[in-house]
Amino acid sequence: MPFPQTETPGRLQTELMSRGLRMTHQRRVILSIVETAKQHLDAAQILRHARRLDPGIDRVTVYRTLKLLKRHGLIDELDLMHLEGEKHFYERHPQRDHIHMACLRCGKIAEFESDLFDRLKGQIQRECRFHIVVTRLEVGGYCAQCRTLSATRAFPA
Amino acid sequence: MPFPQTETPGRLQTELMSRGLRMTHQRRVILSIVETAKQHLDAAQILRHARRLDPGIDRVTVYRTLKLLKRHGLIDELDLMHLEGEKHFYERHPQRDHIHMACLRCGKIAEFESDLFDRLKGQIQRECRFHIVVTRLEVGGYCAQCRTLSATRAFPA
DNA sequence: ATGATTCTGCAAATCAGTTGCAACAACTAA
DNA sequence: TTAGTTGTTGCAACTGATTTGCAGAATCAT
Repeated sequence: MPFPQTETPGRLQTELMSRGLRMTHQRRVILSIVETAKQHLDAAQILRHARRLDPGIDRVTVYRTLKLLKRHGLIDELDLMHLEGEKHFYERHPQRDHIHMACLRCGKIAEFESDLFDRLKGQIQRECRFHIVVTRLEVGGYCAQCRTLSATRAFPA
Repeated sequence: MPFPQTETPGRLQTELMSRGLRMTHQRRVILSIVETAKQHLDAAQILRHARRLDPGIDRVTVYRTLKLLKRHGLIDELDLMHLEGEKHFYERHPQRDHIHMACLRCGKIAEFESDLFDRLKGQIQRECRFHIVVTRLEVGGYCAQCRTLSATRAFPA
């Protein structure tokens, strides 16, 4: 049974298999979704997408697979400042860490890479003698558009 | 009825009152606990401490008060890398933001202030035209002690 | 193919946090 | 001081996200 998204194994799949884990049908589906996601997805969204490819997939399998991927450092878990409740979002672990900016007004999420951030991580490792495995830098505030909107609405002259 | 911890109003209490909010008995108790906490507490711990001063205080009141304080920017909510499940921890909003380092092995939380972090925030505000309200930088990894322990345990020569 | 072992789906449970609502307490103004 | 308005509390029940126990099913090495 061919699954379009799974024809090309993809990095996540390759990684998992190289670690000696069983490559099941449902894992292939979930991996392909996370791998090709255009935005940050939460568990429920991933489940919904997964069911389109395999209606039998269970919620629990999605949770277990995400936990597995996280444990192996293949995906990162984001809170996105809990803008939409307590759900978690996921993205493939990037080569270079980035910052997530969450607009408190429109909810838009932007990403930003920065040398300063890289240097900050280096400083932490050196000065605190702390070996960094994962980082999560999220900032909440107002994006460019909402800033100007808020200025006219919330702070009248 | 005198409540030792509440004799001196404390910054949080002063702040809340200056914003015209009602200073109830149970709020005073909760504020005093958050204010004088030596470590990061979660809602359940805060409730437990609060009940020692006023056994009648309800869980819900703790949650509502924390939400109120957060909304007013008086406390910060931390995830501490979800080392102990999905609970949230709280601390008084500091004058200067700091980084939280969570050891994945011993669970210890360390804090760190850094110029680079301050500069990074400045860069975000300028280059992304993003007005920062809150930041949350958490890193997970291995602290100095656990680093050496892991070296002898997990990475044998 | 076979079998040891790992995964899956189901159902039920857990855990943190929230909501509706009636009783109650703060602050205001008289 | 009292009375009243309005915000706050406690209770109970609920929600939403995630987890657990377990029997049956699928994977992979042989």
